[in-house]
Amino acid sequence: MSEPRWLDAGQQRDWRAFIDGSLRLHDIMDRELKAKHGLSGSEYEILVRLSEAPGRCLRMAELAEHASQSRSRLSHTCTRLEAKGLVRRESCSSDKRGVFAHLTDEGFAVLERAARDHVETVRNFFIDVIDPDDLKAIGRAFRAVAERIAQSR
Amino acid sequence: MSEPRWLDAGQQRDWRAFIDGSLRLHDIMDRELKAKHGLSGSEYEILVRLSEAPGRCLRMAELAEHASQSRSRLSHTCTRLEAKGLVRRESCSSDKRGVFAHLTDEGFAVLERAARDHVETVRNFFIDVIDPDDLKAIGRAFRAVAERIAQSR
DNA sequence: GAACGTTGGTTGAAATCTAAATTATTCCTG
DNA sequence: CAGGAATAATTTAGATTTCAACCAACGTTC
Repeated sequence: MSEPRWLDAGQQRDWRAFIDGSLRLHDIMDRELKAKHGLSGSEYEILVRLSEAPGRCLRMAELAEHASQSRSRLSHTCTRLEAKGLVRRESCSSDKRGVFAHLTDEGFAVLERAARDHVETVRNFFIDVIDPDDLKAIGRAFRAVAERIAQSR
Repeated sequence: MSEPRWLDAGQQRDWRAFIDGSLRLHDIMDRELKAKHGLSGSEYEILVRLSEAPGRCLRMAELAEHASQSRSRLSHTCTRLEAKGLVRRESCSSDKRGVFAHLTDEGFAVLERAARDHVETVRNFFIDVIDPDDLKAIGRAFRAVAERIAQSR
């Protein structure tokens, strides 16, 4: 096997900064969400996606795709969310295999409160410490990454 | 409570792109590492940090810090790595509470192989799809984020 | 309309992660 | 130097995640 194309010092440094910084950022936000609103990161993500969907309702498979979760994981998490009364599942009449996940009113209310704190944290640890042009660069970059990943399947 | 300072459309878009892209990127790399080398992301991280330490050996607490993991998690993961023969633990003679984690020769060999594939994946899904200036911006941004998080404790 | 392969979703067990309690040692202060 | 606070690491118990197996419904083909 040929010698791999190692990263140069600068690339290495920036790549590491991203890995480390994003890990810690994720970490701190999940902790905050859990402490103040009793929601895990993935639960929050699910509520957000549902809240944005028409009728606040999505098929499980679509929801899994939007929230970047495996179907299995989504099933488990939805079971929990349903137990908390934040989500309700309902089987689809046209395709009897299908299931719709609905955001309940209580779910929406919880999400609304959580989102207020969340945006504050996002600003505090991310938006406000980053140069606006650098933020745009981040957006560009990760859209490219997501696209590359999508096309790889 | 006053109205939160919501993100504007552009910030929202870029923030989302980051969250989504980085999640999927992490995901794909962990999967790759697991499939080809039987290592989880956090195991790999530990091996990397050890390999870079003088004598390929670190105190558990330092290792936890370098690898951004809780001590508890590190303990568990090290137990597993030790069972696989990739790491060896040895108690410290000067401070008997302390424990050194050593990277074994086999651990180093496994890491070497894994790193070759890993760098290829990093290029493929990250470095090569990003404009070099945007990569620098990412480095700057996440160094700032990490610093902000560090100073918040 | 029976057989086949596919899709949508759930389930259960094993692996992993988190948080709190535990153990052992060292540091500090009077 | 006794005693309490702090530190290093592990352990335990509980929650979450993953992985593979599963079931049911759909669509196609012959």
